[in-house]
Amino acid sequence: MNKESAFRRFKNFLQDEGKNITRERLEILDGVLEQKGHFKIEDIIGKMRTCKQPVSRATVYRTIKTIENAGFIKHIRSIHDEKVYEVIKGHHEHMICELCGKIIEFHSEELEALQQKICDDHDFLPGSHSTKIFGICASCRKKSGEKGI
Amino acid sequence: MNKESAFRRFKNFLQDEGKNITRERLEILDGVLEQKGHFKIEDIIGKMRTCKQPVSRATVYRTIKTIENAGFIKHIRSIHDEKVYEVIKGHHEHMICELCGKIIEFHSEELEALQQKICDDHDFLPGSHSTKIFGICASCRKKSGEKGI
DNA sequence: GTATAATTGAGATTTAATCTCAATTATTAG
DNA sequence: CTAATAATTGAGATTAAATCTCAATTATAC
Repeated sequence: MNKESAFRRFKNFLQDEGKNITRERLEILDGVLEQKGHFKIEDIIGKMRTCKQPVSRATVYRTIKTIENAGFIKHIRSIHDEKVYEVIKGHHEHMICELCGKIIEFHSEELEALQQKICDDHDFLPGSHSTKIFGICASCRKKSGEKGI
Repeated sequence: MNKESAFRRFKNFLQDEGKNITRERLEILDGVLEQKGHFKIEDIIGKMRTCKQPVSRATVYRTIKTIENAGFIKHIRSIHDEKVYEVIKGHHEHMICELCGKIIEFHSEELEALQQKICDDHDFLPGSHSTKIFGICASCRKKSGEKGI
């Protein structure tokens, strides 16, 4: 999804919700869409504090929620239980290394199909889902191996 | 796992970690193991505040972490992003109803096997994992249907 | 039993997130 | 376009969850 259509979608979302289209909201969406990979709300607050036309902390908190509701971003919890956001691109799951904290993304159609089947069996209508696998990534295992642990 | 062996395991864990075996710690484990289903830390704090020999809030927080590290309990996040604990019995995943907040447990060996395979493919050594499926449960769908929504 | 080290509790502190409300800005009606 | 109306913003206060502090207490090792 390119930026242009993201903004169009966001404006429509705001109107559908009866919310005003404000410079601050667009600014924050812009800052969010620029993020590469995973980010924390403090990253956005920092960016918004230091740009030409600053936006306050309170507004960032309020708007991040709106952007999340609009479906542009979602959050997971890091190994330290902190909120970590990411822009939703394709759907994927997460592996989280318990040693280095690295978050690895993966996707499996097989997994999608199986979860759908399980939901059918439980008469549960699935919306979204998330799979988190905690463990130790390849590079941390290599490091441990070197140290003979 | 019966209570007796849980306490034995807990005492061993404490000793292995170089921690003392205290009345407060045992009291809290006891309170935790009595919980049916999902509970919040405030449930334990409340229980510990009103028992014969009260235990402080600070100690409950400290000890819940220890009990979680010992592998007796784990936490997930509710739809309101609150920490919800549960005693670990058999391993299972969660379906969470976005309307009523109900948490449904399920287990699938097929899912376990598939996740193991995916980890192998990514050279990732899995420890634990969790799958959360958000959606609408059967009874909420029925209610919505009645209202013609 | 005594010495040493760990733990506890009460309340202070921290941190993330939310709230308040006057000033500002967007939207709507004319 | 302009005025009236309603929503939003920002600064700082507030809240709530969790952690920290340190003197008093308790467990452990000897």
